[in-house]
Amino acid sequence: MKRSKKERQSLLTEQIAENPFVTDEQLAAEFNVSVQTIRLDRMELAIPELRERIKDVAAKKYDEVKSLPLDEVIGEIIDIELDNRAISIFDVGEEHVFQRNGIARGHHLFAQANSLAVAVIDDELALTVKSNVAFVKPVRAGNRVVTKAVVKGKNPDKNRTFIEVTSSVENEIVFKGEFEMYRMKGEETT
Amino acid sequence: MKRSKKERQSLLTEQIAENPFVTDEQLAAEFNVSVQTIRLDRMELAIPELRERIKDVAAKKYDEVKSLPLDEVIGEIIDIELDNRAISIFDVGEEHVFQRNGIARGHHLFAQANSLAVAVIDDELALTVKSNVAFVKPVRAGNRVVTKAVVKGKNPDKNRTFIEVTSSVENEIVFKGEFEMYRMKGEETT
DNA sequence: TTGATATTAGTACCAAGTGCTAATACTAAT
DNA sequence: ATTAGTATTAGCACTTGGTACTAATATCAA
Repeated sequence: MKRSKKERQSLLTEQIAENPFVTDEQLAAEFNVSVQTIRLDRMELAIPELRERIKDVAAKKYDEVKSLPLDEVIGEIIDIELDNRAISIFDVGEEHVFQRNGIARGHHLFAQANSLAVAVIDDELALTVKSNVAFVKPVRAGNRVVTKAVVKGKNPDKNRTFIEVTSSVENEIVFKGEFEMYRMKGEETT
Repeated sequence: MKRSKKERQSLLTEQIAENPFVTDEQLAAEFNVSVQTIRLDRMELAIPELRERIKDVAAKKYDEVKSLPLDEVIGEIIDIELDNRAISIFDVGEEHVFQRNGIARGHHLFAQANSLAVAVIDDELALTVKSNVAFVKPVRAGNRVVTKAVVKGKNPDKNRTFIEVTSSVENEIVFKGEFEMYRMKGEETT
């Protein structure tokens, strides 16, 4: 017998958030109250019924699927001058860091840099041939990484472009890299 | 009036796969048949009812959330000898390639290599300091990338480990890289 | 003891079905 | 044309997990 209502309602909110698949009946049993009480609680807390909750979860998943292609570019490009330079930002979230110490996994920074190197060329399509990168300082969840890519040189004979990329968090450099890109015009240059 | 049944059933399967949120009634209207017919079709095709479908989608999303930490490692590690060598495989899917030409984005290969380099050390935690990589041959959707990481040397004073990584598809090298890793024992080595 | 708030109970109703039976309709073959 | 066999439609009872609403109790505090 919990200190009624307030406590129960906050527990209830938690529980449902944690597991939206629970029915009123199950909740009633768990809190030792009637189903009606649970319903009243849900009303007051504006928590939708089971089916609506499930539908919401499913719909979200569906939106994700639809927007998955967005994942093709890591980071949001905020400025670009084709064949010259480009800037993107990337907000590091909990999902990008090691659980153990909160430091961002290197490949996310690499992905942002690589995506930007590809984007700045965009000659139909560019592929990374080589790259040389340094992870200068650890990046953490919550950090906003600003990445700049600058075209440094070209070798038109071999269809190569050299790009320098630097990423920083609050004006401190966290990542540096050089990318050698191959630019292809026609399709299928296996 | 479609060439009944077979055609309708295959269309129906498609439709539901594409949009699981559709009710029997809507389908009946669309195919100009009765709701019962749709039900019979679903029976025959073993397609569950709307609510079950939605629940499945939601449950999948939920499983994903729970297993998201798995995403922390790109590729599946199939063999590992700590501090010595490790092998992982990674199946390239449509979601990893450029839509335009079907070639895998470099950062996915890098991610696999980087993850493996981290895993082979696993001294509480390893961070990538520098890396030098080459994308030797394009990789395509459907390819299975086998990646090997080998510890090449150490510099215990500076807590460094050098790792060589090679990835291949059907015994052809597609990616090579050298990784310089920093190994940390204690927490918080800001 | 009175009032207010909280809880429980009970009824009618809904959506989107399942499960079942029975009646038609359509088609193909003899 | 008749008959068999499949396909389609109709109708009814029942199920889950609810909503909406009314009415009866409990509980607690002043």
